[in-house]
Formats: sequence, C-alpha cells, structure tokens
Amino acid sequence: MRDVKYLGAYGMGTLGLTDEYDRFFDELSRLPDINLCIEKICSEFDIQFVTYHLAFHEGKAIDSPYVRTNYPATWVSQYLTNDYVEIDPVAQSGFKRALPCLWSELDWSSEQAVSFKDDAQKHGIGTSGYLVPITDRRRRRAIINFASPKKESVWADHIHEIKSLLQECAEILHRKAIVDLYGADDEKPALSPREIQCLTWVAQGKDASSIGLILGISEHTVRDYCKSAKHKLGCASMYQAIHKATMLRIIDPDSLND
Amino acid sequence: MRDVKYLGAYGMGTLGLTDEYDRFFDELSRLPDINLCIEKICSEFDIQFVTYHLAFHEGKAIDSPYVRTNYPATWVSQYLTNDYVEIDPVAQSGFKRALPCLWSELDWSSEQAVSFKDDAQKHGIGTSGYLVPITDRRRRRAIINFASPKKESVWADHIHEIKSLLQECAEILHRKAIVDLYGADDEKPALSPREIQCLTWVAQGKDASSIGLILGISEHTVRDYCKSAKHKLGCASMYQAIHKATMLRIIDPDSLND
DNA sequence: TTGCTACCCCCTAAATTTGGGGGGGTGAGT
DNA sequence: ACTCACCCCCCCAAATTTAGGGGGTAGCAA
Repeated sequence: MRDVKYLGAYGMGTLGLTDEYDRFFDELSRLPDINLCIEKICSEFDIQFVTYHLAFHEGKAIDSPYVRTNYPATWVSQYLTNDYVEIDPVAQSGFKRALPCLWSELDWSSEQAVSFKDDAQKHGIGTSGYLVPITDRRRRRAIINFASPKKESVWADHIHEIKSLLQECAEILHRKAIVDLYGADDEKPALSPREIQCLTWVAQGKDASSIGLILGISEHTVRDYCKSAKHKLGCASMYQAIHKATMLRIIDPDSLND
Repeated sequence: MRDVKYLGAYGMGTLGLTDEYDRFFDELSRLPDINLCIEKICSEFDIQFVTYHLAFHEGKAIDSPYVRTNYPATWVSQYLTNDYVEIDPVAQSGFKRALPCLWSELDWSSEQAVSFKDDAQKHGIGTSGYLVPITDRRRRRAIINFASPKKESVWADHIHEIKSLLQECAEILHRKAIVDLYGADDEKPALSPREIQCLTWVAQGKDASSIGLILGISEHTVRDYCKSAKHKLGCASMYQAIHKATMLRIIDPDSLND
C-alpha cells in the first residue's frame, strides 16, 4: 500500500482534500470494472470490505438488486437467502437517510438486529463500518458501505479523516454502476421537486384542489405541474404518467413524510 | 433414501400419482422452514439442488428477491453479483412461461448463456434441470428449479415419471413462501381478467374508447371495469388505482402480448 | 328453487381533466 | 445580458372521467 497522506482533513471542505487525490480518483474512474474499483479503494484507504448496493433496477420484471462487493461469498449468500436486507439497520436506514454515518450511529437495539450482527461477525464481517447513501437526480438510491475489523474508536478517527474521500469514491462507484446498467451516464427525465410532489399526491388519490391546499398553491398550478410532468415523461395521459412514474420509482409515498 | 415407487406415471393425471404421496406432501407442508422442505424434496426424489425464487415483494422500496436454495453459497453469491438473473435462460423464460419444462428445452444459444452455463458448471451445478413456473391468483410469479448432475437422457426419464409430484412440491413451496412473507395464505383484491386488461391499457395511455375498440367491447363497459377495479383496490381515484396496481404488479404490459 | 356472487354489458348528467393559450417571478450558468 | 429551468398564477373550450342508474349470464350453495 502506498503512503497515504490526509492533509487538511479537519473541516476543510471538499476541495482541499480531493485536490491531493485527483490522480487517484482519475485512475479509479478509468478502471473497467467496479470490482477492481473496490479492490483499489480497499488498499488505498485500509478498508476490508466495500459494498455497492443499488436499490432497484427501473421497471424490471424481476427484483434483483445491483450489488458489487468483496464480502465473502458465504455472507452474500446468507444475506440474500435470509432476507437480511429487511433486517439490516444499515440497509434499512441507508435507503432512507441522506447523510453518511458510522454504523455505530444506527439503531441496533432490536432483537433481530442483534442476531443479524452476530451472524455477520460469524462470517468475518467486522462491526465497524461507514455508510454512504446516494440519491441521484433521477432518484435512484444506492448505499455504499465501507467495513473494517478495526476497533470502533480507531475506525471513527480514520473515517473522520477520509470521509470526503470516501464520499467521492461512493459517487464514482455509483456513476460506474449507472454506466454499467444504462450505458450512458444519464439523460432521462428529471422531474422538479414540485412535479414529483404533485404526482405523488395524485397517486395517493387526491384531486388537484386538495393538493393545492396541501401544498399551499393554486389548484391551477398543481395542474400545471402535472401537465409538465406528463410531458417530461413523454406520456399520453396522466394515467400513463402515474404508471411510468411509479415504475421509475419517482413516486415514493415515503417522501410525503418529510 | 427410502424406496420410491412411481406408479401410474404415464399420463395418469394428477390424482393417481399424488394419492400415493399424500402422506409425503402432508409432512412436507408441515415442515416449519422452506429450507427443510428443500432438503426433504432432494432426498425423496434424488435431486441435487432445489431453488425457490419469487420474483418480487409487493411494493417494497428495496429490490430483494425471495430466494431459498441449497445451491452452494459461492454460486448464490456469484449469481447475485453478476446479475446472472438477466442472463440465465431459466430465470428469463421461467418468469414468462406458464408451463414447466426441462432446462434443455430452453434457448441456450446466446454467447452469454454459454458462458453462464460454464460458470455454473464450475460451481458444481449440473446441466440437467427442471423448471416449474408458478403464477398465483394474485399474479405473483415464482420459479422452482430442480437440478441434478445426472445425464440429460436419464434425467429426462426421471422427470417424466415424477413431474406431477414436482409440480405439487413447487406449489407447496410457493404456499409456504407466501405464508412466510404475508402471514396468512391470501385474501386480497383479485381483479378479474377484464379489469386487469382495462387497467393495463389505461396505464399504457389509452383512453376508454380506444380500449373498447382494442378489446371489442363498448367504451362504457371499459369504464365499468375500471370503476370496479378501482373499488376492489379501495382507491379514491383511478390515478391511485393505477399507482396501486402498478405497485402490486397487477399491471403488466407483458401480458398485452398474449 | 331461491339467493348470492362474479362476471359481463350499456346509458346519462355532472364534474373533472386536458391541451391550448396568457401572465408573472427567481437563481444559476455562460 | 442572456438563456434556461424552476416556480407560481390564470382562462377557456373540448374531451374525458365519475357516479349514478339500468340490464344480462353462469356457477355455487343452501
């Protein structure tokens, strides 16, 4: 492993940090395979396991998360065939929250979470980890996890120094995954927040005037947002727009609780 | 392994066969765990691997197929982290077709399929297998696979004798999975074929009169189906009904090609 | 036989959506 | 200074949906 320097680590913001690593990130971006990226990240930052997990494929008929990891196969298999994604606090909150955090900051109190943690340890997964959630402009959600056998206190310090670097790594992984899945980086319909809100309320069964009241805007405006959303999605009717937005998971009732 | 008798196997229909196995199926149904069922099925019918795979959880935020298998962990992991579900001819056609078939009857000609098959063999999966797809009344789709290292010709004969027994096993596995996931066996909204058709066309952006033409019924009737579907789904508006039906995967554009 | 339910089919008046137009305003990026 | 995307508001005629009201059949169970 080459010598690592963490300069300007304390609250310096992204620029000071990533400048030093421009070359590293550049090389990382050029790797042909996410698995290679994962290896490179591990050796660069003294991390044991890195996992990239995209919540869903858009509109696929078969549920299959996009997962890339260097976890041992036994653990991957165990995780899948026990539906641990429903239990794992890291996945559960990771796909909801917006900010990165240490695994230790999450809620591990439930009985299920405890036995999950035990099982993870049995499979050689350390209890120290760092979670970076990503929501891109097309509302795809992914979580990137960095895991280590280090003691929590040591790990927390380590993370504190490299958190913005890991954020950058996470974003690179996500970009690569998107390219892998969809070819180009992006292009498609990106609805505005208001459009999404209106569509979501419509999908909840509200009519334009109620939505106007809820959002504190005119019902005409609500209709305008629906109209533009429909156009952006390239749909012939609002029904189709609702269907498509649901398939693309643009409509997400959870977001109404914000 | 206890002595197995396959009587009345040739075109006898289900009754003659399953009667002999009433007790076996009864015991199978009572097992507390799908994995135990899988073991029992393997030893009863001289099968190496059994896999149960439900295509999706209804309306979950995170894609996670429900999989239960006795495949080796390395293969499960490999399958997941290489998105083999997108390649595997068994999964691809299994989630579309209605009738069981031998793996050998599927299309393995593509380059991807060939390398997939090679990789499977490297992980100890034989090339002989039998696929049983299931679509239940709530339109959930599952595939159940029975795999063996036997030679194809021997395997085909073996399957020919026990196919209706395996069908029954598949259905038991599915019922157990549904109980596992949703507690009770079933209850929810079951839309009529016409209702589903209308909803699906609406979600494609068609209006009532076009749908009437397509289905060869009056546009009024189309509206009636939409109305009753909306009521069955307990929705306030058709938009909500489209959203819910999409989440529940009742709307499935694939079905329009039938 | 009755009664029930699920499916299938049609109609009309009232309400709503659609698709077109017209105005504003802000902030970010070039 | 410009464009562009977002945000916000309004109007109107035509088309569509909604929510009632009618029918009918077939199957199943009491």
